[in-house]
Amino acid sequence: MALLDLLGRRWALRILWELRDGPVPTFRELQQRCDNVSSSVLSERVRELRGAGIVSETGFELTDAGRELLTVLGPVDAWAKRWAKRARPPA
Amino acid sequence: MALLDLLGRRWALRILWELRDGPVPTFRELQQRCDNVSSSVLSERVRELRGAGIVSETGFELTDAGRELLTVLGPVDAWAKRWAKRARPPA
DNA sequence: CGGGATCCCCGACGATACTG
DNA sequence: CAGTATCGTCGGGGATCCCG
Repeated sequence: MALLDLLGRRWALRILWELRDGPVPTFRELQQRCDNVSSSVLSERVRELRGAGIVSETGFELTDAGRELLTVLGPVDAWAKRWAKRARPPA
Repeated sequence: MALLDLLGRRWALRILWELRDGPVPTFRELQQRCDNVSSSVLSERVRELRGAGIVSETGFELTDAGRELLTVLGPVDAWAKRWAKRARPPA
């Protein structure tokens, strides 16, 4: 699955997360929100997400597809949280 | 998200996929189905999936949680397929 | 048959410096 | 400010051998 190839990469989901509530004004701002990730990596990741049609070509915001993705990912996230609680403490 | 840490790893999803229709009899068999992945990697991945409660502790089959995961992943997969068609040919 | 122990390699990531 | 170029590292993945 190529999608995981993308989302599995470092900071990819974080970027999605940071853009979830609307556009982020500047590159540097996004960089700061992402724990000051290296500009090289951030730039590369954003480029990939743009290529995938998930992030807008101009500016730093999600496309419709990006928001859709967030939606389908919701249940997975929810499941992951429940899963974490029962699977993590396998004393 | 730790879940992606797991599923993003190589062969993890493939293993889920290969177990989707029921147990696979032997380690070697699963290995063959997974493109003859190295035993070291397969062993490690299965161990991780077991630790996550996704694969049964004994034998090579999904747990209830594993099947649940497959379920929530369904919509994501569906979305990914649609996404692939419109995003891939960005001629 | 299941899977641990080793060794090797490559690519992702990160830091830094730099340009328009 | 946005983004690229370069370089070093670190770890995951793969191949292979081998044991219980």
